[in-house]
Amino acid sequence: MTDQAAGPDPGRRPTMVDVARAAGVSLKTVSRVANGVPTVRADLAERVRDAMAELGFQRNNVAANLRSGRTTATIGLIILDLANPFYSTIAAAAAAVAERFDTQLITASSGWDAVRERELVLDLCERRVDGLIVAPTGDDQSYLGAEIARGMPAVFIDSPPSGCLADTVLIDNRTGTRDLIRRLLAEGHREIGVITDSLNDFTMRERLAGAAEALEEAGIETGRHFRRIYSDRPHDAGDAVGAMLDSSEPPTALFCGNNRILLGAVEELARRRDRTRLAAFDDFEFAKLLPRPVTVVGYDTRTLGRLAAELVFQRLRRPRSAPANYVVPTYLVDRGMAADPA
Amino acid sequence: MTDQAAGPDPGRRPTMVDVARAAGVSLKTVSRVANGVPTVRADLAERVRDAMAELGFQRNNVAANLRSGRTTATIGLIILDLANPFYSTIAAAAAAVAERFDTQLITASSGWDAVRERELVLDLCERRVDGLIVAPTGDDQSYLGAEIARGMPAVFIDSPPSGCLADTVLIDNRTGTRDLIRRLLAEGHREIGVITDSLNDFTMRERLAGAAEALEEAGIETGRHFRRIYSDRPHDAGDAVGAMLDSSEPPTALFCGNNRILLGAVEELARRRDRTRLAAFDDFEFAKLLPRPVTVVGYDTRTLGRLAAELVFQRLRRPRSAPANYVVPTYLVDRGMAADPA
DNA sequence: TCCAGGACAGACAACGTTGTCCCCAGTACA
DNA sequence: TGTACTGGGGACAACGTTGTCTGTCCTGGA
Repeated sequence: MTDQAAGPDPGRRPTMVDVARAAGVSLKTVSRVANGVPTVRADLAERVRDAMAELGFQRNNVAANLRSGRTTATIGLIILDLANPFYSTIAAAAAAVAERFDTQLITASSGWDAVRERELVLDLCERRVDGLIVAPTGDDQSYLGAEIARGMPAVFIDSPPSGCLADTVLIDNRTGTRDLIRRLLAEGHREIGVITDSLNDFTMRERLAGAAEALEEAGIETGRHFRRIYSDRPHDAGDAVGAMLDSSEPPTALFCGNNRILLGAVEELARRRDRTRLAAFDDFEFAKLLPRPVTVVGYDTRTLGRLAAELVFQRLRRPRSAPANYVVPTYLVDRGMAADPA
Repeated sequence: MTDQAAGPDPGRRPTMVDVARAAGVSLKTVSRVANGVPTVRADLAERVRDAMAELGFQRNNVAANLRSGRTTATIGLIILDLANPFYSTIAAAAAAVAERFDTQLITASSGWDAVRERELVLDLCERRVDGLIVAPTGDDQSYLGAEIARGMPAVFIDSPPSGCLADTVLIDNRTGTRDLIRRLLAEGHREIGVITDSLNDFTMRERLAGAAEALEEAGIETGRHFRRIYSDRPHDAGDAVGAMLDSSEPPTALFCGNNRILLGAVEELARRRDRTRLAAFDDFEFAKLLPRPVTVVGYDTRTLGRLAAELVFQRLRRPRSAPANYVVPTYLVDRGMAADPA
């Protein structure tokens, strides 16, 4: 039982027409009050505001937007998996920027499915979002070319697009990995295992390339201890580690291409009580609690999300500027704890 | 330089009127084709589709929605912090349900700010989202009463609302904590430290209440080793742990109210090489890598998000059913590794 | 007293789409 | 041949708001 002041129809939302009728003014005056236009006589404005409160009026922004044109105050963010902290951090940072522009974020996960990625982009375009941030998974983003030509701000993150030109914000995967492998080499390691997952992924290809650069510099045969796994389950990474350690010439150091691989490696090494030197791409909050020392490549994920969102709003202001390509720097950081008292 | 087939105005998006003109049919026929109405002659439909492709037509769903009424195929999710894995997992699970209904999620973080929470809710209502999922932070959600009365599906997660009646999906904080403390008691611990953060938080109050229940059952003075910290920085939790351990009667077991507190406690204990028994609310992926054994209260965050979203769509179908109150069960799980070889 | 000009309210059209209705052609049947 | 029916296309209004323009009232100066 609602005790609302009875409007014309309890289920229906009141419109400006209802407010105008209740306040005894014209529709347009209600619109003026709702938009804070100053040239409304104080007593009328007062009556309108009272009527609004009485009826519980809320402007329909869908309609307002349709009439007044160009902005829905919404930007679309398409990522691979929102449950992954890497992407959720990006989303949070982008949302923080959007908040400054009174804009909301529609976030959708493509789940590594190129068809879905495309569907999501087109859906968001039909919703007339003001801009798009896309972490691409497919190797063809040409479907966005027409949108971009029409002025839709589009920013690609983590991987560059194929088949269209757009702003990008990438992580310096190659340099980060190269520096990390150099560190291992400087420590005297010569047999360095490298574990990646699918090389369909731009970022993983770049990391592998960075590792190869460092190894070649040192005159070490590339690919000697290279293992690729085909899932993102840490357990499979553990198996790969086990196979390497059981080989006739086991590596003395291991580079894990991402933090899920690291997770599997740590577990496997702990199981074996093996002290092989560990290093990995990706820093994460709990890394400092790992039971063994690990050197990781860190980078500021928030910066990535922030830059991407700022690029969207920048392009919204100046649509026809040349594409910008930002690279988020990486750094090395030592994590983990000594496993046993020194 | 675009090589698009020139429309009337390169910047403007083509509308159904443009398509109709290009295809030599009426606007309404274009609408019919766009909506897959079967009673369109095949050759006309073909011409319309060709014209659409030619012009790169994309329906404006904002306008379609305004005319045809009730659904924006969007639901709003208001959480405390998207960067927190707890909430991003919920968001991902809710989005997965939404996907089944061809609906997108607008996700916004209130950042523990009750004013912003309210602003966000009202903003989303003005955007005419089809439903809301809210993790409340303030202690007054009465502003949503009018919306709910008008038929807006609203589901509260993690904490119940105050001042209005709505569906809820909560975690069984109390039972989970009680069972965990019982476990510690069964192990023989009598001096059990309890560390929480702000008790303004419903969940933390419930966890504390669960701990108190278990202690009272065992005839142990409640609050003897209770410490409250006032930030979510793990470092402060570490300080609290240090203070307890340095007291004249240090606890032999510690319960951490959430995983951030646990993080601080683990660091502090590792620093001191202290073997105090650890337990905590919240499981998380890397918990298994903690350098010491920890028993945690786990629960399925995905279930929480899934149930919340399903409730929204359920209520969308049957608006006037009684509020549902779901409780996600908890379970105990042992995590972490032995710190040193046995 | 008259007129110019400013302040402000309201009528009307428009945004891009869909719902409703009507009309026309074609067909079947008496 | 006339009527009833049906399939299908189009004209028009409508969704709820804002942009544009017009009209009215009031004030002040000559």
